[in-house]
Formats: sequence, structure tokens, C-alpha cells
Amino acid sequence: MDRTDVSLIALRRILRATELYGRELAQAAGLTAVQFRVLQVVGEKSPCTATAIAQRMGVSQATVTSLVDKLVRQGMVERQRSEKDRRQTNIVPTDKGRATLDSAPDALQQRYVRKFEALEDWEQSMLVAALERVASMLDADDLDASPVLHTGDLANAG
Amino acid sequence: MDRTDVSLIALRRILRATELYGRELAQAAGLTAVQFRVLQVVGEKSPCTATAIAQRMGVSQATVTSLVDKLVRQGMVERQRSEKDRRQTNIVPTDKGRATLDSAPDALQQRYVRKFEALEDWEQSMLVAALERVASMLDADDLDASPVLHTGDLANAG
DNA sequence: ATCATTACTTTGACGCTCGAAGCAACTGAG
DNA sequence: CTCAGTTGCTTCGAGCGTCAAAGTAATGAT
Repeated sequence: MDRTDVSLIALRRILRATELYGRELAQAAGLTAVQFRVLQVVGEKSPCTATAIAQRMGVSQATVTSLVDKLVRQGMVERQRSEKDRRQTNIVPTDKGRATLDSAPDALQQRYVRKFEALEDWEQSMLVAALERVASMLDADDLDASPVLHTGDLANAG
Repeated sequence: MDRTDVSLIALRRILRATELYGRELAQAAGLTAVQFRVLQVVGEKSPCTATAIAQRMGVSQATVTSLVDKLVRQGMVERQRSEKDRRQTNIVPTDKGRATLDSAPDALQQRYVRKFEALEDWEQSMLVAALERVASMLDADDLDASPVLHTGDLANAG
């Protein structure tokens, strides 16, 4: 087993961990992974249009509509007709939605952040350099990326 | 933006890249990401039972049955009753299935492998150490991990 | 023989995803 | 002002992935 394989295995462990994390998270919140992800996006930038969410998540508008429907039905978010442009619908989290976000276990990300911040300064630098290196080795061109871990569809967890 | 955020963003880029890769790959092969993943697993360990695939992929047997059905319908794999234990069904790739595997673009992994192997010795060591570090920061307990990149369901890519 | 276990398939239900088509509102050219 | 084009979102219809539960078949232990 050469080093290339070892590095691929480590990558796979990373993917796997985030995948499982998504399911865990969703289950704990009573939502699916993707629904939770929408809630996260809405929570980050509160007056948030459907199109913005779609672009952010890399899915179609139709998909967002369906996801938002479900979140509305569960009282997590609300639709509000925009005053400026009445074609737009702003999607805002309800109190319940915010509470869900705050109380989400966030086990994985928390664990990661805690461990990361416990590292020595030079170790942090090394990890950042390595991760960015790997990222650039993997992706051709780039897109927005926010400091929020999530697992995409992966997750069509049923 | 502190270093923790930077590291999270890099992680997200990695996840995103592998996610997109899965779709690309699948589309090129005329299969979905998950179907292709099954084919990969079958290709790796050829006499392969449904249960083995299910465990390897972290899904239920029922799901594997449904996925294998689709691969059979497309002539990618065959079911063969085991001689030893006639409850078991061995799933083996057909010639077409092997051809599909061989000719799969494998763009991302190829790109990664090529770049990784072009690195200096010490750089490889550094990356491996960093990736394993991150992996251990993310996953609590571990499971099998093979040197094959993929994106799980995540993705229920439709 | 019989009962429990194992391996797989079937069934029914749900979630995610999309493209296409539709509706409502805005915008710009004339 | 008006009409055509564009934009933002929703609805509809369809396919895929996923699972739990129930069913079938074969093995194994007693």
C-alpha cells in the first residue's frame, strides 16, 4: 500500500465522516440532511430568496421550492413576499427554526473545530496548507465556499 | 476569517469536488453515481454478495437489490446463484460492466493521483499526515475504507 | 422433522431531484 | 401607456435512492 493509497483512504474517511454526520444531524433535528442544509443557509443570510438558496446549494429552483415547502410545513421557516420586488419571496427562519439551528448537535463540526483550535499554531498552519493543497488538486475551478460543513445530497437519505 | 474557517472552507471544497465528480462520472458512464459505485465495488472484489455490497456502501440490502436490478437491466452485472450456499447470489460484472469501469473517465481521482505522485517525497508525507490527522479529528470510530474516492448518496442525484 | 437463522427479494412508502409548463411581476422599447 | 421579454417562483409529472416490513428460499442445529 503506497502513500497515494493511504492519502485516498484518509480522504475517504473524511468524506464518510461528513456523510454520517449529515444523517445524524438531520435525524436529531427531525429533518433530513438536505432540509437542514436549507435551514442553515437561511439562517446564515436571513432575508434569503429561493434563487439564492438554489445557487448556494447547487440545486434547481424547483427543488428548493419543494424543500422550503417541507420546512414551512414544520414551522421552521416562513415565506414573506418581498416589498420591493413582489416576484421575490424572502424566506426567513421562524423562532422554532432558529432554535433548531442553535440546538443542533453539530457534533462533527464542533468536534473538528474544538480539536483544530487545540492544535499548536504551527500545526494549524500545516493543516490549512495541506487541505488547501488537496482541495486545489481536486477541484478545477471554484465556487463559493462557506465555512459550513455539510454533505450535499449525499444524502438523499431516505 | 480565522484559520479554522479557512480549514473548513478547504474541507468543503474537497467535499464539493468529490460530489461533482460523482455526478460527472456517473453521467459519462450512463449510470447514476450510486449505481456506478456499486459497479466499482463489484469490480474490485468480483465474486461479491449483496450483503457485502450493502456493508461496504453502508446501505440496506433492499437498496442493493434495487440498484443491482438496474445494473442487470443495463447489462452491467449478472446474478449467479452460488453453488456452495444456494441462498447466496454472487454478483459479477459482465464484459460490458468491466469495459465501463475501465473506460470511466475517473477524472477526479486520476487528476488527484497524478498530482499527488508528482509531489516531492516530503510533500507527500506531509499531506498524508495532515489528511490522516483531519480524518481522525472527524471520525470517532472507524470502519473499512478503501482507496476509492466516491460520493455516497449524498446525493440522491436525480 | 422442526425451528431458528441467514440471504435475498418484494412491496409500499417517502424523500430528493429535475425539466417543462404555468403564473405573476418587473423592465425596457417604442 | 403598452406589449414583449425577462425574471422569480410554483406546480406537475416522472425517475432515482432509501428504507422497514413482510415474504421466499436455503442452511444448520437439535
